[in-house]
Amino acid sequence: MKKSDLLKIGELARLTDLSNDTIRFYESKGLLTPSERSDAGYRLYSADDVEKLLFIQRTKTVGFTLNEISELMELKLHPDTHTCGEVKKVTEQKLQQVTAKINELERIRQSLLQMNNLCDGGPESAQHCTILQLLDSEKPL
Amino acid sequence: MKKSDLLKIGELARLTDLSNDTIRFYESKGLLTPSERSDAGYRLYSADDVEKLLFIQRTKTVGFTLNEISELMELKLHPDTHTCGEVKKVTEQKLQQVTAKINELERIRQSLLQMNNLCDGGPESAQHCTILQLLDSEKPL
DNA sequence: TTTGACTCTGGAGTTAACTCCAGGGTTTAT
DNA sequence: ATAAACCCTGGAGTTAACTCCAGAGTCAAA
Repeated sequence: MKKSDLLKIGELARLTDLSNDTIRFYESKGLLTPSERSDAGYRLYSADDVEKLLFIQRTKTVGFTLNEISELMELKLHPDTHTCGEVKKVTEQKLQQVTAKINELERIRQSLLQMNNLCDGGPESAQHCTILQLLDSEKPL
Repeated sequence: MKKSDLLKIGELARLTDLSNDTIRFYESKGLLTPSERSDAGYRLYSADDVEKLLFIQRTKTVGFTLNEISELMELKLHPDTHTCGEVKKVTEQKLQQVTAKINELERIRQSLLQMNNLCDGGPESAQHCTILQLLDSEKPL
């Protein structure tokens, strides 16, 4: 690959809408090592590196942590020594986590909705506020 | 109140299923100051203090942060100088946050579900794994 | 040639809600 | 009287994913 095809960190940052710091941070976590360095030590990123960073970004939007992304990239990097099942195991686990979190938040949402419904939120003193009373009772909802 | 009615921190901890450290941590955040100290400097908690800690616990279960709980306790402590509306504003804001978070997670869940549906997760090589392909494509879902 | 925009490294700071520790004093039970 | 179980303070460590900084080197344009 010609050097002219390689991006410096700032160019990559603009391209991906990340900060230089974030890209370096990803490197420190082992997610993306630039394939070259200039004579002065500048990081130089190839088209392949760009692809990797885009993969990281996309995988983040579906809820994976950087650690999990590492794991997935490892599978992706050596597809022949890994199975489809391994990949699916990761996404299934994440699906479970996400579902659990949604359920918890939904429970909370219901509580908050009921509180809000029971309270008119008017300008009168909070002395007899239904919400505060609920929070003071044995089971808030 | 007789001293015999007061609880030491360990007793309060057992009662509420919190750790001593957590209770002291709450104190450091201004949430719960024991109403007395023994001659030796031991924290001593009154029935009122116990109520406050229970309030904190209950309010946590409906998704409020410690900072928000501080705010609510402030309103609760001076109900005459605050309105129902102020209280409701806090819960409405939290409701919005929770709803937004649920929507985000639901979006993620749908993506994960589709990925999982498209991939059989079998024992064959990850070479052509649909999930990895999706994550590599322009819009993961 | 000098200025401005870039890059480097190493390390500290951020947020939330704890958790753990060391090195000490106190209380209680035997 | 002594050991076990308790309590105190102050401060450091944890997790995740950055963000910011200082101090120094590099590169491009006018």
